[in-house]
Amino acid sequence: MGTKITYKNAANQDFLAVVRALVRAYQDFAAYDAAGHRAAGLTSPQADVLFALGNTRGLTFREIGEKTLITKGTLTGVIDRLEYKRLVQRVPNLTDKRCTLVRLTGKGTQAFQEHFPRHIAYLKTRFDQLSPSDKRTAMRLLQKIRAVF
Amino acid sequence: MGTKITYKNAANQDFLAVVRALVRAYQDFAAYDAAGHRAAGLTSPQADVLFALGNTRGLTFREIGEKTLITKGTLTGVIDRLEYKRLVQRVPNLTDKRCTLVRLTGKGTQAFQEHFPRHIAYLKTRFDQLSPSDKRTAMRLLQKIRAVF
DNA sequence: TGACATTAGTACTAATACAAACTAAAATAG
DNA sequence: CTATTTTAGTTTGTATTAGTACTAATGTCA
Repeated sequence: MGTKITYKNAANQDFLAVVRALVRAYQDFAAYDAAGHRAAGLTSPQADVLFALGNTRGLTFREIGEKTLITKGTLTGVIDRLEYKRLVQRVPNLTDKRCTLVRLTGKGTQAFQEHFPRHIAYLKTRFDQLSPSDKRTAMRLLQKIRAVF
Repeated sequence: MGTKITYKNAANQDFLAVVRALVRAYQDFAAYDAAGHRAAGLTSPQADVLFALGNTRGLTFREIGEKTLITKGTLTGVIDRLEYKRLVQRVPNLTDKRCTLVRLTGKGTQAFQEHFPRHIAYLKTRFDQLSPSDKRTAMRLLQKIRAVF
């Protein structure tokens, strides 16, 4: 312990196993998640936005960004493409002309009502393979990991 | 239990808390990781490749892809930019002309020997805030999550 | 040996991702 | 009230990402 980290021994740090496990778990999940969305003709960020807007009367870019963790610069393009597909609509906000409200169109609402429960069920088949105890423990540890950053 | 998933109740599935915890833990880690690399003038994929090549006599694209989880199409561009920075070098492989060996240049070796241990130490300060038991448990649960995909 | 499949890397496209610069609108300090 | 700051969203530039098509080289099998 306390050995200086050099370029020759750095790879032996044991915490790197946790890093690898985190990265691989996330990537495998993300790939499975994206495949489910793609079957519905959506990218993951597009589906995230669709799901964020579902069951609301519209959200601002800032609110969507907070929910989906998409930065505002990227969000402009994602909303553009969803608008092009006529799934969402930009609505000018009269009380504060700085912000724009984004809301689902009729077609977007239908897409949400169909795809959202189907996708959740699609994810559930996998997570149900974990015991309730595993899920609780995983959540607790992931929150601990997040807390150190 | 066994209640049908609808667009109104889908968001209440308890496993979604695990999903959110996984995504946020990964994203916060990735942001911290990228900030460390950026301070060295590298992007995360570029640093991953540099670290994969360190302490080797060169690897093929396929081997780098397996280590870094970067798909071959993306890898071409990453190697292009590392080669432009004169950190790596493409070396023709005479035994099998299909594959190209990629190896660190002198400058790349120096960058690796400086940046790699520094970055590992940079990550270690955070992961050391977790107890050994937490790290073991986290790794075990992350592997379980990965196994269901 | 010759048709056929496989493998390795590149080229191309569409969509993110993120930072920085920019514009318009609103809030605030003095 | 006005100069300054802050906020919201867009634009721009560089890099990544996945997927597909493509070419060259290798392997396989009859």
